[in-house]
Amino acid sequence: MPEGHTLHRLAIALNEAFAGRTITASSPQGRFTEPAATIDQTAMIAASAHGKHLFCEFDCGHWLHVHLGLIGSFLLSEPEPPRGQVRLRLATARTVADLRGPQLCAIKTPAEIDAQIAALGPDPLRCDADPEVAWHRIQRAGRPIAALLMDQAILSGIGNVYRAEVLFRNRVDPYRPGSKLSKRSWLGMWTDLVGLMPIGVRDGRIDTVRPEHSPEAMGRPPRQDIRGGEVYVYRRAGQACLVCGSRIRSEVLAGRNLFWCGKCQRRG
DNA sequence: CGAGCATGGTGAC
DNA sequence: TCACCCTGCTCGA
Repeated sequence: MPEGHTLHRLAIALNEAFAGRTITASSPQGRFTEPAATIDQTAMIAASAHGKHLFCEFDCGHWLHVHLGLIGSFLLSEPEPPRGQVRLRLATARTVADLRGPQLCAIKTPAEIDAQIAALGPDPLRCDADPEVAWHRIQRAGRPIAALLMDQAILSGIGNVYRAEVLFRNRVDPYRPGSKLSKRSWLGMWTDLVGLMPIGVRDGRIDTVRPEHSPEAMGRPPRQDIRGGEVYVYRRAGQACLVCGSRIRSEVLAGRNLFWCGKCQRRG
């Protein structure tokens, strides 16, 4: 679930439910009793996201820092008894937010939050993001662009789905070294992410297929799986490329399964 | 029902 | 580069 769009969407939901309100914080499962006690019965000022990191500022001067990792979730619902392993619960009389399986859940100082943000590359979902900062580092890197896109210190919020899809949509060869990537290709991918990721925030899923390749236009059945969006290459190894018909390829790159079309993606 | 895998990241070699 | 953490799903017996 969690690439950058998930965290930005979550920040919006947490603000709607809790910003300006005094919340009850608890750790039903017990793992985060101390962080919960620190913010219990204080007002949440605001939640925000930077890349895949979520930050919640509380009136007591403390910040809650959450990273969902691969399998974490932070789900809002109407009040109900906690089910399963709820590591942290934020609650008002109207709403509860249950955190499960996070990679990180900790109380931080403002200085620590600043340091975390400073360690992250520009986030295409933030209006203050500067693609030149990422370009400077990409140019000097010998690693493949598909590895650099996943490096949160170079740009933040991109995960394995957006990586594969933005490379495909811009016809970029995933193995092109950063130092040999054209600035035109980089700016094309950045601009594309700036357009695509807000759609992910809005819809809560990653859709990247252009109208001319949509199921309706191609005479394919639309995807039934609600969790996944319509994509060109992600997890489509062995299937036909929606554009040229050749077999989608798959290899592990930077520790994750990369999916791409060897015929469509030749740009540098 | 168990194994394997997943939109992520860390820490040990 | 690998083991590992954490949860929930799918797939094959």
